[in-house]
Amino acid sequence: MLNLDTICLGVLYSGSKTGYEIHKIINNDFKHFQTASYGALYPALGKLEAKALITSKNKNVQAQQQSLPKKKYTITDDGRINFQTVIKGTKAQERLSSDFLAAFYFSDHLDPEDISTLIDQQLSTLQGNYKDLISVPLSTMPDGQRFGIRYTIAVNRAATAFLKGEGRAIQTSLTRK
Amino acid sequence: MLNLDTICLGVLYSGSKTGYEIHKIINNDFKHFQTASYGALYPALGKLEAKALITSKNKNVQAQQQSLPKKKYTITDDGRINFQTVIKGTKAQERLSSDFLAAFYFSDHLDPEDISTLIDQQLSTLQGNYKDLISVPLSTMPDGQRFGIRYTIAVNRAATAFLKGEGRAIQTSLTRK
DNA sequence: GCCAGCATGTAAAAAGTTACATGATTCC
DNA sequence: GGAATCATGTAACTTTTTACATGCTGGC
Repeated sequence: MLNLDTICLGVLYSGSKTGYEIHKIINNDFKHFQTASYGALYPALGKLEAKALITSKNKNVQAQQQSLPKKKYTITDDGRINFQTVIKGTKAQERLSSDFLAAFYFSDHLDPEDISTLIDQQLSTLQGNYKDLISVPLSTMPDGQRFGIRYTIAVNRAATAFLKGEGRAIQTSLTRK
Repeated sequence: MLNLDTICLGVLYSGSKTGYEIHKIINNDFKHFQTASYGALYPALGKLEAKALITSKNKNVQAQQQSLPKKKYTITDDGRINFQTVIKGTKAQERLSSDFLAAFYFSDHLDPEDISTLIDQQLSTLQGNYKDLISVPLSTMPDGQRFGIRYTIAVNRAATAFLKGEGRAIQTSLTRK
């Protein structure tokens, strides 16, 4: 997997940001394939700064010293080079990371009602994701980002369609037993 | 995420197995949504045994003492209860864990040829996965497992179709620039 | 006799989560 | 003045990967 360091470099590529802003971007815009907690983010930013791939500027070094500085992080030329190199070396991999599939795999050890619940939950999860995805303002974003959203929508639709057909059929056959 | 402990319990639910066999099952049958290294697996089994959710029996306590025992792990009644409880409490979640989407998200900072490579790679990854999926002997497996495979195939097909259409279109528009 | 596959494990390091701890700013 | 949001960070813990280390067994 593309690690958090590289994700941060990618986010900073288009302009300087605070850690808080980076966190927001990852957990909103990227939530369909990636999230990050502060406990992972700040150490990652620290590491990147130590490697001089980013620099930080304290935004308020005014008279009064505050306990915590408000830093704005900026990608360096080395950081841009590193990002390019890592992306070029990244294999396009993908996996459905799915509790639903895992649980369903063991469905022959589960009660029919649990299986039915699982399918209902998954459908509602997919529908929730779908709502998120279609509410994104596609027209105002770069091509790559728009493409990613539409790709994810296509996958979501296929999963939903399959579940509505086959999943419902399984539920029906279970309740008949 | 459903953790490795629970996956192990699920695998052992249908019969006793060695760590090696569990590893093989996870990394072959489950590879579309889960993998596990030995370095994660054996400690997990040790933990489960300490909690008495599984027991182990040394298969060769013959005369000669070997450096490493060959253990067969068996799920206990407590283990079955624990498995049921955890599954019932599991939310059906799912996410596309994707280096492809991550890299593509930053495509406005990449060279056209890199983007093109990314799409080609992703298509070949999807096609590789597809081959794996259709080579599974569907007719001999439990309903739940067959359902999971077909669900994954449906998603894979949608992704491939989208990429073949939209992805190719992007490649063409890039090379025209 | 050798090689592929069976078999088990540990150690170091990486990566991340959760919970905690603190304080500033902005808008109502 | 209070609430929401902005903002940064640490500490303990959990999980996992990678690399190492060892040895048996069955088939050719």
